[in-house]
Amino acid sequence: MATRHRRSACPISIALELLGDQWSLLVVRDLMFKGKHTFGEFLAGGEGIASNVLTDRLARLELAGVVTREPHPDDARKVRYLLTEKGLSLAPVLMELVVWSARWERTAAPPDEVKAMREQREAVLERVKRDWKRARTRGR
Amino acid sequence: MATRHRRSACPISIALELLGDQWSLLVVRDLMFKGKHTFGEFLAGGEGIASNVLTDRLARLELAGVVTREPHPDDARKVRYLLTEKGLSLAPVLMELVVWSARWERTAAPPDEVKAMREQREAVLERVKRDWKRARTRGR
DNA sequence: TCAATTCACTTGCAAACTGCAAGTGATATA
DNA sequence: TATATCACTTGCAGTTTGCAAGTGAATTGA
Repeated sequence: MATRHRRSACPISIALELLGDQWSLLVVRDLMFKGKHTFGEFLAGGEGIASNVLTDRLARLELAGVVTREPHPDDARKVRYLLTEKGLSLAPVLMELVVWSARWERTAAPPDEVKAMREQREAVLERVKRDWKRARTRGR
Repeated sequence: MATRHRRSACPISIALELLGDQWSLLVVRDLMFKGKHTFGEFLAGGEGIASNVLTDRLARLELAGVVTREPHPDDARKVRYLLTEKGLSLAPVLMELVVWSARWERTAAPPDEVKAMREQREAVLERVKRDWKRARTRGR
Protein backbone atom coordinates (compact mmCIF):
# COMPACT_ATOMS: atom_id res chain seq x y z
CA MET A 1 0.00 0.00 0.00
CA ALA A 2 1.29 3.36 -1.02
CA THR A 3 2.46 5.67 1.72
CA ARG A 4 2.29 9.42 1.45
CA HIS A 5 3.15 11.97 4.09
CA ARG A 6 1.08 14.81 5.42
CA ARG A 7 2.20 18.05 3.89
CA SER A 8 0.10 20.80 5.38
CA ALA A 9 -3.07 21.29 7.34
CA CYS A 10 -4.85 22.90 4.40
CA PRO A 11 -8.13 21.09 3.87
CA ILE A 12 -7.58 20.83 0.14
CA SER A 13 -4.13 19.41 0.64
CA ILE A 14 -5.40 16.86 3.13
CA ALA A 15 -8.20 15.79 0.83
CA LEU A 16 -5.74 15.37 -2.02
CA GLU A 17 -3.50 13.12 0.03
CA LEU A 18 -6.33 10.62 0.02
CA LEU A 19 -8.22 11.41 -3.15
CA GLY A 20 -5.59 13.04 -5.35
CA ASP A 21 -4.95 10.27 -7.82
CA GLN A 22 -6.48 8.88 -10.97
CA TRP A 23 -8.54 6.13 -9.39
CA SER A 24 -9.85 6.76 -5.89
CA LEU A 25 -12.73 8.99 -6.90
CA LEU A 26 -13.68 6.62 -9.70
CA VAL A 27 -14.20 3.89 -7.12
CA VAL A 28 -16.33 6.30 -5.09
CA ARG A 29 -18.23 7.16 -8.27
CA ASP A 30 -18.92 3.48 -8.99
CA LEU A 31 -20.22 3.02 -5.47
CA MET A 32 -22.23 6.21 -5.42
CA PHE A 33 -23.74 6.43 -8.88
CA LYS A 34 -23.33 3.09 -10.57
CA GLY A 35 -24.53 0.60 -8.02
CA LYS A 36 -21.24 -1.26 -8.07
CA HIS A 37 -20.09 -2.93 -4.90
CA THR A 38 -17.53 -5.63 -5.68
CA PHE A 39 -13.91 -5.86 -6.68
CA GLY A 40 -14.83 -7.44 -9.98
CA GLU A 41 -17.33 -4.73 -10.80
CA PHE A 42 -14.77 -2.00 -10.13
CA LEU A 43 -12.21 -3.85 -12.24
CA ALA A 44 -14.57 -4.09 -15.19
CA GLY A 45 -15.49 -0.43 -14.75
CA GLY A 46 -14.53 0.75 -18.18
CA GLU A 47 -11.42 2.74 -17.31
CA GLY A 48 -9.17 -0.28 -16.82
CA ILE A 49 -7.70 0.02 -13.37
CA ALA A 50 -5.07 -2.64 -12.61
CA SER A 51 -6.04 -5.15 -9.95
CA ASN A 52 -3.06 -4.40 -7.71
CA VAL A 53 -3.80 -0.70 -7.84
CA LEU A 54 -7.47 -1.34 -7.10
CA THR A 55 -6.48 -3.41 -4.07
CA ASP A 56 -4.34 -0.55 -2.87
CA ARG A 57 -7.01 2.10 -3.39
CA LEU A 58 -9.70 0.10 -1.65
CA ALA A 59 -7.38 -0.43 1.30
CA ARG A 60 -6.60 3.29 1.49
CA LEU A 61 -10.25 4.24 1.25
CA GLU A 62 -11.15 1.75 3.92
CA LEU A 63 -8.37 2.98 6.19
CA ALA A 64 -9.59 6.53 5.69
CA GLY A 65 -13.12 5.50 6.59
CA VAL A 66 -14.61 6.23 3.18
CA VAL A 67 -15.63 2.64 2.42
CA THR A 68 -16.27 -0.49 4.44
CA ARG A 69 -15.74 -4.11 3.43
CA GLU A 70 -17.89 -7.01 4.44
CA PRO A 71 -18.50 -10.54 3.21
CA HIS A 72 -20.99 -10.53 0.39
CA PRO A 73 -24.37 -11.89 1.51
CA ASP A 74 -24.94 -13.91 -1.66
CA ASP A 75 -21.51 -15.37 -2.28
CA ALA A 76 -18.76 -16.07 0.24
CA ARG A 77 -16.07 -15.52 -2.36
CA LYS A 78 -17.11 -11.93 -2.87
CA VAL A 79 -16.47 -8.92 -0.73
CA ARG A 80 -19.05 -6.21 -0.64
CA TYR A 81 -17.79 -2.66 -0.48
CA LEU A 82 -20.07 0.10 0.73
CA LEU A 83 -19.69 3.81 1.19
CA THR A 84 -19.63 5.08 4.73
CA GLU A 85 -21.34 8.35 5.59
CA LYS A 86 -17.98 10.01 5.05
CA GLY A 87 -17.89 8.50 1.59
CA LEU A 88 -21.47 9.46 0.87
CA SER A 89 -20.71 13.03 1.81
CA LEU A 90 -18.33 13.24 -1.13
CA ALA A 91 -21.43 13.49 -3.32
CA PRO A 92 -21.30 17.30 -3.63
CA VAL A 93 -17.66 17.14 -4.67
CA LEU A 94 -18.39 14.60 -7.39
CA MET A 95 -21.44 16.52 -8.52
CA GLU A 96 -19.49 19.75 -8.90
CA LEU A 97 -16.81 17.85 -10.76
CA VAL A 98 -19.43 16.49 -13.14
CA VAL A 99 -20.91 19.94 -13.66
CA TRP A 100 -17.48 21.42 -14.36
CA SER A 101 -16.41 18.66 -16.66
CA ALA A 102 -19.65 18.66 -18.61
CA ARG A 103 -19.36 22.41 -19.07
CA TRP A 104 -15.80 22.44 -20.37
CA GLU A 105 -15.08 19.05 -21.87
CA ARG A 106 -16.76 16.73 -24.31
CA THR A 107 -18.28 14.14 -22.00
CA ALA A 108 -20.92 11.46 -22.17
CA ALA A 109 -22.82 12.97 -19.27
CA PRO A 110 -26.58 13.06 -19.95
CA PRO A 111 -27.48 16.78 -20.11
CA ASP A 112 -30.58 16.22 -17.99
CA GLU A 113 -28.60 14.78 -15.14
CA VAL A 114 -26.02 17.51 -15.34
CA LYS A 115 -28.77 20.09 -15.26
CA ALA A 116 -30.29 18.38 -12.25
CA MET A 117 -26.95 18.43 -10.48
CA ARG A 118 -26.66 22.12 -11.20
CA GLU A 119 -30.19 23.25 -10.49
CA GLN A 120 -31.70 20.65 -8.19
CA ARG A 121 -28.78 19.88 -5.95
CA GLU A 122 -30.85 18.87 -2.97
CA ALA A 123 -33.07 16.54 -4.94
CA VAL A 124 -30.10 14.76 -6.47
CA LEU A 125 -28.44 14.50 -3.07
CA GLU A 126 -31.62 13.00 -1.66
CA ARG A 127 -31.75 10.40 -4.39
CA VAL A 128 -28.12 9.46 -3.85
CA LYS A 129 -28.72 9.17 -0.14
CA ARG A 130 -31.81 7.02 -0.63
CA ASP A 131 -29.89 4.63 -2.89
CA TRP A 132 -27.12 4.52 -0.35
CA LYS A 133 -29.47 3.65 2.50
CA ARG A 134 -31.07 0.96 0.41
CA ALA A 135 -27.71 -0.64 -0.37
CA ARG A 136 -26.64 -0.42 3.26
CA THR A 137 -29.67 -2.12 4.69
CA ARG A 138 -30.65 -4.67 2.08
CA GLY A 139 -28.40 -7.39 0.77
CA ARG A 140 -28.35 -6.50 -2.85
CA MET B 1 5.43 16.53 -19.68
CA ALA B 2 3.42 13.57 -18.56
CA THR B 3 1.13 11.95 -21.08
CA ARG B 4 -2.00 10.13 -20.05
CA HIS B 5 -4.59 8.60 -22.31
CA ARG B 6 -8.31 9.16 -22.34
CA ARG B 7 -10.02 6.26 -20.64
CA SER B 8 -13.72 6.90 -20.87
CA ALA B 9 -16.15 9.69 -21.63
CA CYS B 10 -17.36 9.82 -18.05
CA PRO B 11 -17.10 13.42 -16.86
CA ILE B 12 -15.48 12.41 -13.59
CA SER B 13 -12.92 10.30 -15.39
CA ILE B 14 -12.11 13.12 -17.79
CA ALA B 15 -11.72 15.60 -14.97
CA LEU B 16 -9.40 13.22 -13.14
CA GLU B 17 -7.15 12.85 -16.16
CA LEU B 18 -6.28 16.51 -15.73
CA LEU B 19 -6.80 17.12 -12.03
CA GLY B 20 -6.34 13.68 -10.51
CA ASP B 21 -2.96 14.08 -8.91
CA GLN B 22 -1.47 15.49 -5.76
CA TRP B 23 -0.53 18.92 -7.08
CA SER B 24 -2.73 20.35 -9.82
CA LEU B 25 -5.57 21.46 -7.57
CA LEU B 26 -3.12 22.95 -5.11
CA VAL B 27 -1.86 25.24 -7.84
CA VAL B 28 -5.44 26.19 -8.63
CA ARG B 29 -6.03 26.78 -4.93
CA ASP B 30 -3.00 29.09 -4.69
CA LEU B 31 -4.27 31.06 -7.66
CA MET B 32 -7.86 31.15 -6.51
CA PHE B 33 -7.64 31.69 -2.78
CA LYS B 34 -4.12 32.72 -1.92
CA GLY B 35 -3.33 35.46 -4.37
CA LYS B 36 -0.31 33.61 -5.67
CA HIS B 37 0.62 34.08 -9.29
CA THR B 38 4.27 33.15 -9.85
CA PHE B 39 6.36 30.00 -10.07
CA GLY B 40 8.30 30.99 -7.00
CA GLU B 41 5.16 31.58 -4.96
CA PHE B 42 3.79 28.17 -5.89
CA LEU B 43 7.13 26.54 -5.05
CA ALA B 44 7.19 28.12 -1.61
CA GLY B 45 3.57 27.14 -1.08
CA GLY B 46 4.06 25.10 2.03
CA GLU B 47 3.48 21.64 0.60
CA GLY B 48 6.85 21.35 -1.08
CA ILE B 49 6.18 20.58 -4.71
CA ALA B 50 9.35 19.85 -6.68
CA SER B 51 10.23 22.41 -9.32
CA ASN B 52 10.24 19.94 -12.21
CA VAL B 53 6.82 18.68 -11.21
CA LEU B 54 5.52 22.22 -10.88
CA THR B 55 6.79 22.98 -14.37
CA ASP B 56 4.95 19.96 -15.67
CA ARG B 57 1.70 20.77 -13.87
CA LEU B 58 1.66 24.37 -15.02
CA ALA B 59 2.21 23.21 -18.59
CA ARG B 60 -0.64 20.71 -18.35
CA LEU B 61 -2.99 23.25 -16.81
CA GLU B 62 -2.10 25.78 -19.47
CA LEU B 63 -2.61 23.22 -22.23
CA ALA B 64 -6.00 22.37 -20.75
CA GLY B 65 -6.98 26.02 -20.67
CA VAL B 66 -7.17 26.30 -16.91
CA VAL B 67 -4.36 28.83 -16.52
CA THR B 68 -2.63 31.32 -18.76
CA ARG B 69 0.97 32.53 -18.62
CA GLU B 70 2.17 36.02 -19.42
CA PRO B 71 5.25 38.08 -18.72
CA HIS B 72 5.01 39.66 -15.30
CA PRO B 73 4.33 43.41 -15.54
CA ASP B 74 6.76 44.30 -12.74
CA ASP B 75 9.70 42.04 -13.48
CA ALA B 76 10.73 40.58 -16.81
CA ARG B 77 12.24 37.53 -15.15
CA LYS B 78 8.92 36.49 -13.71
CA VAL B 79 6.01 34.81 -15.38
CA ARG B 80 2.55 35.64 -14.17
CA TYR B 81 0.06 32.79 -14.09
CA LEU B 82 -3.64 33.54 -14.02
CA LEU B 83 -6.76 31.42 -13.90
CA THR B 84 -8.91 31.37 -17.00
CA GLU B 85 -12.67 31.32 -16.67
CA LYS B 86 -12.43 27.55 -16.91
CA GLY B 87 -10.04 27.62 -13.99
CA LEU B 88 -12.21 30.02 -12.03
CA SER B 89 -15.18 27.73 -12.49
CA LEU B 90 -13.40 25.09 -10.45
CA ALA B 91 -14.29 27.18 -7.40
CA PRO B 92 -17.36 25.10 -6.46
CA VAL B 93 -15.30 21.90 -6.65
CA LEU B 94 -12.64 23.31 -4.35
CA MET B 95 -15.24 24.71 -2.00
CA GLU B 96 -17.00 21.37 -1.65
CA LEU B 97 -13.64 19.72 -1.10
CA VAL B 98 -12.89 22.19 1.69
CA VAL B 99 -16.30 21.60 3.25
CA TRP B 100 -15.83 17.83 3.12
CA SER B 101 -12.30 17.90 4.43
CA ALA B 102 -13.12 20.28 7.25
CA ARG B 103 -16.01 18.06 8.29
CA TRP B 104 -14.09 14.81 8.40
CA GLU B 105 -10.45 15.63 8.96
CA ARG B 106 -8.45 17.79 11.32
CA THR B 107 -7.66 20.79 9.16
CA ALA B 108 -6.50 24.34 9.66
CA ALA B 109 -9.50 25.72 7.81
CA PRO B 110 -11.02 28.71 9.65
CA PRO B 111 -14.49 27.57 10.74
CA ASP B 112 -16.03 30.85 9.63
CA GLU B 113 -14.83 30.42 6.09
CA VAL B 114 -15.95 26.83 5.97
CA LYS B 115 -19.35 27.85 7.23
CA ALA B 116 -19.51 30.55 4.57
CA MET B 117 -18.64 28.02 1.89
CA ARG B 118 -21.41 25.78 3.16
CA GLU B 119 -24.13 28.32 3.79
CA GLN B 120 -23.30 31.33 1.64
CA ARG B 121 -22.08 29.66 -1.51
CA GLU B 122 -23.08 32.45 -3.82
CA ALA B 123 -21.48 35.15 -1.73
CA VAL B 124 -18.19 33.26 -1.55
CA LEU B 125 -18.31 32.63 -5.28
CA GLU B 126 -18.87 36.33 -5.88
CA ARG B 127 -15.90 37.24 -3.77
CA VAL B 128 -13.67 34.75 -5.57
CA LYS B 129 -14.84 36.11 -8.89
CA ARG B 130 -14.23 39.68 -7.86
CA ASP B 131 -10.66 38.88 -6.78
CA TRP B 132 -10.16 37.05 -10.05
CA LYS B 133 -11.33 39.99 -12.13
CA ARG B 134 -9.12 42.33 -10.18
CA ALA B 135 -6.06 40.16 -10.78
CA ARG B 136 -6.89 39.82 -14.46
CA THR B 137 -7.27 43.49 -15.18
CA ARG B 138 -4.76 45.12 -12.88
CA GLY B 139 -1.08 44.38 -12.80
CA ARG B 140 -0.58 42.32 -9.65
C1' DT C 1 29.11 49.37 -13.73
C1' DC C 2 29.53 45.05 -12.45
C1' DA C 3 29.36 41.27 -9.06
C1' DA C 4 25.89 38.99 -6.48
C1' DT C 5 21.20 37.63 -6.33
C1' DT C 6 16.81 36.10 -8.04
C1' DC C 7 13.89 34.51 -11.55
C1' DA C 8 11.74 30.46 -14.10
C1' DC C 9 12.94 26.73 -15.38
C1' DT C 10 16.39 21.95 -16.64
C1' DT C 11 19.02 18.03 -15.77
C1' DG C 12 20.48 13.69 -13.63
C1' DC C 13 19.52 10.16 -10.73
C1' DA C 14 17.56 6.99 -7.16
C1' DA C 15 13.34 5.62 -5.20
C1' DA C 16 8.48 5.05 -5.54
C1' DC C 17 4.53 3.99 -8.15
C1' DT C 18 1.99 2.09 -12.16
C1' DG C 19 0.36 -1.16 -15.56
C1' DC C 20 0.50 -5.74 -17.23
C1' DA C 21 0.47 -10.71 -17.14
C1' DA C 22 0.47 -14.58 -14.63
C1' DG C 23 -0.36 -16.71 -10.47
C1' DT C 24 -2.93 -18.33 -5.68
C1' DG C 25 -6.15 -20.30 -2.55
C1' DA C 26 -10.85 -20.34 -1.23
C1' DT C 27 -15.56 -20.92 -2.78
C1' DA C 28 -19.18 -21.90 -6.06
C1' DT C 29 -21.18 -24.26 -10.07
C1' DA C 30 -22.24 -28.18 -13.24
C1' DT D 1 -15.38 -34.09 -8.68
C1' DA D 2 -13.68 -31.20 -12.27
C1' DT D 3 -13.97 -26.49 -13.79
C1' DA D 4 -14.85 -21.68 -13.27
C1' DT D 5 -14.92 -17.50 -10.56
C1' DC D 6 -13.88 -14.73 -6.70
C1' DA D 7 -10.66 -11.31 -4.44
C1' DC D 8 -6.60 -10.65 -4.30
C1' DT D 9 -0.68 -11.39 -4.96
C1' DT D 10 3.53 -11.51 -7.25
C1' DG D 11 7.18 -10.21 -10.46
C1' DC D 12 8.80 -7.09 -13.50
C1' DA D 13 9.52 -3.32 -16.80
C1' DG D 14 8.47 1.28 -17.67
C1' DT D 15 6.98 5.75 -15.93
C1' DT D 16 6.69 9.33 -12.57
C1' DT D 17 8.34 11.48 -8.48
C1' DG D 18 11.38 13.91 -5.27
C1' DC D 19 15.75 15.84 -4.48
C1' DA D 20 19.92 18.37 -5.43
C1' DA D 21 22.44 20.79 -8.45
C1' DG D 22 22.66 23.37 -12.43
C1' DT D 23 21.45 27.26 -16.41
C1' DG D 24 20.86 31.62 -18.67
C1' DA D 25 18.41 35.84 -18.51
C1' DA D 26 17.01 39.90 -15.73
C1' DT D 27 17.44 42.65 -11.55
C1' DT D 28 19.57 44.59 -7.48
C1' DG D 29 22.96 46.89 -4.66
C1' DA D 30 27.49 48.89 -3.92
